[in-house]
Amino acid sequence: MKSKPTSFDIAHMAGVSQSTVSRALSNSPLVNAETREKVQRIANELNYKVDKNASSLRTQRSKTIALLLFEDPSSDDSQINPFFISMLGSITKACSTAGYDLLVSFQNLQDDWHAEYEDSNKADGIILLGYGDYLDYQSKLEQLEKQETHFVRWGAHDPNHPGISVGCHNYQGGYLVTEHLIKRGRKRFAFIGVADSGAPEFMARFQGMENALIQHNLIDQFIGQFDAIFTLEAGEEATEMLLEEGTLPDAIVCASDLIAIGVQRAMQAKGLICPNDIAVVGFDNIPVSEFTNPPLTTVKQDTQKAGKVLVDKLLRLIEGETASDMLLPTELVIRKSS
Amino acid sequence: MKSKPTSFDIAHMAGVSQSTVSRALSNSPLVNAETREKVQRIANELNYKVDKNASSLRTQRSKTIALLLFEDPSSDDSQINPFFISMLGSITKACSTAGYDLLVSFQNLQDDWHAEYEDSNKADGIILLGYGDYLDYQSKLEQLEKQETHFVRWGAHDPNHPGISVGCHNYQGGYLVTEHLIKRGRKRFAFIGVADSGAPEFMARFQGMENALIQHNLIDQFIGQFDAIFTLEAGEEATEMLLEEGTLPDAIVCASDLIAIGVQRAMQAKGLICPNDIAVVGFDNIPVSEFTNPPLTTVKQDTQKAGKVLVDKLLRLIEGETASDMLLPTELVIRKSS
DNA sequence: CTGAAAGCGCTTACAG
DNA sequence: CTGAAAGCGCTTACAG
Repeated sequence: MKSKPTSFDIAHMAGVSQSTVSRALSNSPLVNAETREKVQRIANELNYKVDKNASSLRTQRSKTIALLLFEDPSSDDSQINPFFISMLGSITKACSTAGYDLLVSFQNLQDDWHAEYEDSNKADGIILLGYGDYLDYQSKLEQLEKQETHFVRWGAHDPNHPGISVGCHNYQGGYLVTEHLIKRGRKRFAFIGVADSGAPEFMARFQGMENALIQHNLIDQFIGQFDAIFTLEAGEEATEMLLEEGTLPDAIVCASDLIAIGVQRAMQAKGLICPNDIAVVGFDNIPVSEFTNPPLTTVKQDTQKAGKVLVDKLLRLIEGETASDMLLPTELVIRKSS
Repeated sequence: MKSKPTSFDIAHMAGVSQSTVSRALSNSPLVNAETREKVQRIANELNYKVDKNASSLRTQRSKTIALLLFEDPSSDDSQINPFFISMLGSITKACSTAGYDLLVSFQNLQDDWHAEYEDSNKADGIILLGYGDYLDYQSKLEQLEKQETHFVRWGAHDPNHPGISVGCHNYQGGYLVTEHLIKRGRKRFAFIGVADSGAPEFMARFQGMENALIQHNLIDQFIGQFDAIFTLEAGEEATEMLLEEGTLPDAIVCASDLIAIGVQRAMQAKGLICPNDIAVVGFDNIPVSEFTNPPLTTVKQDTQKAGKVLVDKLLRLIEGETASDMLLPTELVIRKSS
């Protein structure tokens, strides 16, 4: 059969009206059980599927969510941040459970992506995952809000930021991992990662560490915070600067696993042993962290839960309900680097 | 403005008919340049976007491609095979360049996914990426073909397999990496990875190795092929069996990087040094392979090109043109594990 | 170059 | 419980 059957074809074969076919296939209670079964059987035989475009046009609901992964234009296309990959997996699953399709798009920050998806009725709402400087995309988030686009984003909780955010408890994670290092006798800390309002998640991790040091009277011995964006290379460079500073730390807390791997590499190049000379800890628990040399102690973000929560919140917004920010707990993963 | 503007709203404001608005926005040559500009300006001001559902319904083209990533049900949801992640990146990019949206779905082999996307007009065609036993999904591919669904898949080239496939030259890759090891003086080879018709890609890699050994008169010293599916754990277990076999190999060729990482782990547990005791090589060049201990010599598949070719072939099929299978060349990546 | 009109395939109020 | 009819927002042949 060349052309696809329509609901009229099914109706004809079942000897009922097209309206009844539509009702039967959507399991409407308004249709006789026997009629429904007959219609469904015939639809199955013909391999009939409801036309998504017609259905969406009529109901003004696409039952589709758009996932926008945006990133610094600097980064390589094929190298998606591994942390977001895990998120992608759990978001896909959550969408499918909710009966939604998922449209995926990678965007650069320059791109004119705002709201395109919902404005054209391709999607009922948008999930934003991104890294890069928060300040660069704040204005786009504000525009989304102004256009009343339904969206949620992964990121830091801040009442001043537009939209609903879901994120992990970065402050707690920074605190936990620092406390762990202190218990193991580390005293001279350094932090690698940008810690300003352009990177609110990194900043919260930094503050968690800082507070743990204060509580344990170690803040006087704090060696310093060294800027690094989210990449391995940035971690490597920052470490080179740190190691030229004079006093060596005995623990380096990194804002992410990728940074921490860069730190380990830079140390190796200088002949420093991890953890004997310096303990190194990361954040994210990306799959690679288990295989570095030595395996990385890190803070795990629960991506399974995160994806589910993001989708749930977004669906609430789509339904016209309210939703609020959410912080997910973090979990310490202790390996040999500490 | 609460409700979205339609082409009638634009027409009203521009003082033209709705047909003219539609033409102007699709850059039809049938419209006066001045009129077109005026319409486009107004559309921009109102942030008007053509309704995707209405447009797709009318043209019977969704300008959307569905990417189905299917995998063995055994594997963990959040752990997508890293190789396919790179593919996902380049496919997304290629779709966006062609003006297509990308619908992403992860499926288990049991799922009843066949053709659902094209039958409901959600997508104009399907790209299939998968791992697991080929024989398990052959029947589904056959059904896709029977339903005249447009699809391409990543995988082994085989004239008997349904549909168009794009894959890398697995045989060549296996040959190249083996030749490299032979040049470095290795003589006693083992292969880890299933090598049967359920895993045609692995089998081609195995045959490439086998042929290199034959050509260099080393086949007599071949220790054996040990089954392992595509996971790290499988590589670990297979190595344990291999190491109990008696004669130790001095080189292990693995069917994938994940397997090779498992091999390295199992060797480490037994106190064997890589590459001094045994050289280990992988296949895929996944991002992790650079960070293993020691970094892995492997065969790179050009995922950038692969994604582009998959999308191009699929678009040809959608346009009603013909397309044929394609094998992409592989490239040796030499690191410290050999 | 422009406009009036048909129709893509549904869902759902309305009437019975 | 069922059917006839309207209409979602476009694109495009048709007529001018």
